[in-house]
Amino acid sequence: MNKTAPPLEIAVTELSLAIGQLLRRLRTEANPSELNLSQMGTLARLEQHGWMTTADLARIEAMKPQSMGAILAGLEQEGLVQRQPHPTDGRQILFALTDEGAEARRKRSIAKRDWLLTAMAKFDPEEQRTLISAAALIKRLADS
Amino acid sequence: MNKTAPPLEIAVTELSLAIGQLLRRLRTEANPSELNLSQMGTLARLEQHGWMTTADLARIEAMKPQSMGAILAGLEQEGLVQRQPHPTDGRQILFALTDEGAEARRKRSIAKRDWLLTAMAKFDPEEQRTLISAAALIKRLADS
DNA sequence: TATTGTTATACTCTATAACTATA
DNA sequence: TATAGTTATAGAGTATAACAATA
Repeated sequence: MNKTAPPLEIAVTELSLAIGQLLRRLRTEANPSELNLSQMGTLARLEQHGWMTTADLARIEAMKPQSMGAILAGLEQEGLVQRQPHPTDGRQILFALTDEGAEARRKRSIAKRDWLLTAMAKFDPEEQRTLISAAALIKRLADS
Repeated sequence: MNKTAPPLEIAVTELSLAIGQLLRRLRTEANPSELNLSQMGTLARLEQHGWMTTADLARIEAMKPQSMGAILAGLEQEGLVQRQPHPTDGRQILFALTDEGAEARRKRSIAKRDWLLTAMAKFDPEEQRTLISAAALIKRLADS
């Protein structure tokens, strides 16, 4: 038996629980007209990559194509994304941000952003740096 | 104007999105008989604190008492928590882990834990340390 | 035959509202 | 009058299943 128990096994549970809690906080702090995290994520991907298909977006956001389809339909109805047929493959449909969509990314998640910003501002600089680094690592985790 | 734009404003959005994604991954990797994150969190609190009321659990887990009531009802039906009337206040009801509940904490979130463990094992030691520190910080964020 | 996207339906998690019992 | 918990209902977010069109 190893005397120092591997902290990773405990840490993964802690991390899961902490993430679940923070997500609930973010949801409750948001006001009703804000974009939700799935919508924000989808818009962010489109801003990074330009024109993308439903299937690609679904894969990259770790959800089913039908679910991504529903998200895109909602965003399209609000004028935040636009569609275009694929030039060579008649089955596929390409989506991209509209100007309104780019603006919405900045303006329609303010309560969530402010709450998190205020909460993080209370941390000392090193703790802030840890969280900033962790954000990138968590993204890599989700993508793996 | 400051030449180095404050990275915190961008980082909070990145953190939100990363957390949303990781949560979806954890959900899809789990098998159907596993405890969900709210159930795991509730059991973890009861293991830490011992006997607690619905209202206290709701507050500490950042959800409404009715929602926590539903979670506790489910856990009770599975024999993972037990209830007991409050000794002096007839309105309140105290909950605690059963032995089965303590066992379930360890055995009924294995797929989620293994997936995350495997994903984190691919990171280098410093990245792992960052994530472990971040877990505690994220918890503090959620509590604030 | 496999893949893209759509439509219809159902499930999970959490919230809101109305109520009862106790303080 | 305020608080703890329950019951009933509704909403958000995502999944599964069945389908049509295209490859």
